[in-house]
Parts: sequence; C-alpha cells; structure tokens
Amino acid sequence: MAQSETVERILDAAEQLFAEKGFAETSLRLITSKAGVNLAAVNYHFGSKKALIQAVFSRFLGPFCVSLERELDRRQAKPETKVSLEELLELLVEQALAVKPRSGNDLSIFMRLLGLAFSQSQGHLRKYLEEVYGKVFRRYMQLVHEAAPRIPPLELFWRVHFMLGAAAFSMSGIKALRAMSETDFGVNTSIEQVMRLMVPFLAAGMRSETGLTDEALASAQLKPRTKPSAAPSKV
Amino acid sequence: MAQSETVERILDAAEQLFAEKGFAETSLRLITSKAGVNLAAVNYHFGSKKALIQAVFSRFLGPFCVSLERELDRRQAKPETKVSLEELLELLVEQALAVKPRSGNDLSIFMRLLGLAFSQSQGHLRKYLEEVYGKVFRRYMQLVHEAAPRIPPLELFWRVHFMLGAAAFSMSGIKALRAMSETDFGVNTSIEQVMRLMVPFLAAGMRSETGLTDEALASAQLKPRTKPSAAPSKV
DNA sequence: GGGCGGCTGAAACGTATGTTTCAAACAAGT
DNA sequence: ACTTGTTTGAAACATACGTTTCAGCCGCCC
Repeated sequence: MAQSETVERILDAAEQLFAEKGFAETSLRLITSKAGVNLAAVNYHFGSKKALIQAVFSRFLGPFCVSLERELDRRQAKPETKVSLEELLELLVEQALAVKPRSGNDLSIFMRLLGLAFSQSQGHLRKYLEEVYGKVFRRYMQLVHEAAPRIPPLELFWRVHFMLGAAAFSMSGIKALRAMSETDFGVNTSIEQVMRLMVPFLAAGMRSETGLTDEALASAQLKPRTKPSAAPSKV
Repeated sequence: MAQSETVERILDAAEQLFAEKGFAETSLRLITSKAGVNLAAVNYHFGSKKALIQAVFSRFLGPFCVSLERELDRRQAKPETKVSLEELLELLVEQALAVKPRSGNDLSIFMRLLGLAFSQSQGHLRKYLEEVYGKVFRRYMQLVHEAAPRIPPLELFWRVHFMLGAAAFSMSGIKALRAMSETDFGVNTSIEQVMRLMVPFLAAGMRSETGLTDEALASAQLKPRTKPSAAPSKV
C-alpha cells in the first residue's frame, strides 16, 4: 500500500531525527527529505508537526504499554506470589527490548525519546502522554510500592524518576559520552554495556535507605505522612 | 555603567528562559523584551545567539570551576589524608550552592542548564565546554577514582554520568513532576527536598558492586548477578 | 473505457527568526 | 563647548519554518 509506506517512512525518519536533534531543531523539510517523501505529506497524513510528534510516541509507546500491561496482568493473576522489585525493573527492560525490533531502531532511541518527552517543553506532548499512558504508569507505580512497602510512596515516585533520568540522560548524550570515554579510556562502550553498568547502579539506589529521616522531615517543612503504610488512595 | 547593566540583564533573562524552554525555543526577541533592552543589543554585545549561549554558561560555570579547583587544591595539599567519595560528592553540591547567590537564581536552573548542555544538540556548546572545562572535569574524575579504587575507571565514568543524568533530568522536569506528585500525593516538594531524596539514592548507586562481572560480560542477556565478584581488571 | 477518490509533486503563502543597518543619544576627554 | 567613540533604538533584511494550495497522477469500481 502506498499510504502506509509513506506514513511509516515519515515516522521512521522523524523518530530518528527527533531522538538525535530534538523537536524544535528538526524541521519537516529535513524529515521529509530523509524519508524521501514530499514535504506536504506530513501535513496531509498527520495534520501538523505536533500531531506527528504524538504519532511518533504512540507508535512505540502503544505496543510497549500493551505488552507491559499484559505482563502486569500475568503477574497479578497469582496474588499469593509477590512481585519483587527486581522483577519489576527487568520487566521494563524486557518490554523495551521486546517492542523494538524495527529497522535500525535500538534501545537508545527509545530512551532518548522518553527523555525528550519530559525535558523539552512540549506542553501538548506531556498532556497527551499523561492522558493516554498515565493509567499504566500509575498502575506500575502501585506495584513498585507493594514490592517495596518500606519506602514512602513519595520517595518511591521520585526514585523512579531518578532512574528514568539516569537512563534517559545517558542515552541522550551517549554519542558524545562514548566519544569522550573512548578518548579517555581507549575503549568503546556499547549501549548494552551501558545498560549493564546502569542496572546495578539503579538497583542499589532503589534499595537504599530512605532520605526522609525525621530530621529531614522536620527541617524541610515537609508534611510528614501520618502512616507510611497507608497511603494508597489516589496513586 | 550602562554596558554591564545591559549585558547582565540580557544574561539574566537568557539564563532563565534557556533553562525554562531550551535554546531553540527561546528567541532573541523574547530574551530582549524580558530583559527590557533592544533587540540589537544581543548581537552588539555578544555577536550572535551562539555566543550568548556560551556566555550564559561561562558566567556560572566559570566561578563554579574556579571555586571547585581551589577546593581540590586544598584537599590535595595534604596527600596523606585520602579524600573520601562522600567528600567529593558534597564538594560539588557545596560549590554549586556557594556560587549561586544571584537574583532569583536557584539550584534547579544550574542543573537544568547543565542537562541542556548535554541533551540539546548544540555542537558548538559541547565543544566549547570541553575545551574550557574538560581539564577540571578530568581532574575531578581522577580524584573520584582514587577515592574508589575498587571500581573500574570506565564504570566510574559512567556512574558519574548516571548521577548527572538523574540530577539534571529531575530538575528538568521538576515543574511537571512536582505538579504530578502534588496531585498524586497531596504534598508539595521543594528542590531542596528533591535533592535530599536524591543524595542517598545516588550514594548507594555509587557504592554498589560493579556491573562488570565475568558473567555479565559473557552473557548476552541482562541478568542479575548471583555472585558479586571483583573484576577490576582493565574494563 | 470513463469517472472518481486518495495520494503526490511543486510552488507559494504568511510568519517568525537571527542578523544587519544606520541615525540618534549618550559619555567622556581635552 | 566640541569632538570622538560607544551604546541604543527602530526599522529593514534575508532566511527558514510550518502550512496551504492546486494541478496532476495512479489505482480502482461501475
């Protein structure tokens, strides 16, 4: 079919260029010329550049979330067996790796786009992602909370974002970082190796003792939770 | 003096707007109107937008690095006392906090700009920062290595970037993240609180066992290590 | 075969951006 | 007070962008 051909070529080119340069720095002319299609094709098939950005995210985040949710269902089907933190973390990596076998698409693009979604000030994107994928995210957070009940939910929330940050940022600058580490250490580092280095780092961080000590709570004028165990309501 | 007045007003406005929206998304007209100066003033005083971006970084990274280097000198003056990892980490935070007492300038802007320097594809910036501040960075890394000799240098290099990533990313999206955590948990989180949550997380990550085990290197899959063996060789 | 609807190609439109120009305003030195 | 060099103000400039337009093309159904 001619349509899906053009549409997918645009999405492929846009995905790669967005991950490489960001949204504002990537023009439609650059995308269409890389994709080998006409400039007008973007506005014809997607309507606008904003819609194209959302479509790029939907294409990889959609299957990812479907696949993730299916796995979460399977885990929760047997309520007697608790899901461990390690399982939950590996789940993300597995699903991310499983979704991706597309042409020339590697994990770094996945992470890089995720990071861009937060760091670039695209209000429409943030709203869109929250609407579409907020539910899955909250469900996942709930499972993380159950897997690590000792850590206050608020701290858990931030720790997940620290993880996301480390991952997204590393992938963001992986090109420059790899060049730097190569000149400094004389070796090359693959994305898989970086991931392998990152996992124990993040796991240790997740398992660390809370930073919310009594002194910290008092000096930081943070309203202390009355019962750390019972705060499941809205999440 | 009229000149420095205008120059600093431009730098103040640019710093704030860059941190808020990114480089490409911030126009010179927005900067000059916020600063209350004429549009041409930017090109007159700085020469170009690229030079303005570099000037923004120089203004806060220059004093920061000078101050950091002085402290490193002091630590290394007594070679018998080893500098601990904790000291080195605290050093960064201290210097970052010490440099900052400028009007309305808080730590999040500092971190956010640092993150942008890596994540936005501004080749000239990366080159510029590498030229000017690469030496200090390498010196700091050397001290980190001496403080944690068990961790292979390459892994140390990446772990520092994981830390930078977590910090920069969290500050990047702190506005949106704070809004999210507020609606979900009903509490507000200040930047200082986020920092307090982040430090133990990162410290635990830095102290974690290496991911460069024989098993990890041999196996192609991401599997948790069963035996935390020391593999400090030549990465 | 003829008509039709979806898609493409090339060109244009309006707008926003970074940059330049040049006259006016200003500060300071003699 | 006059001149000189520096800084500002308003306007224009060239370019790049997202978007729109419309004529032509191709495949498909009657």
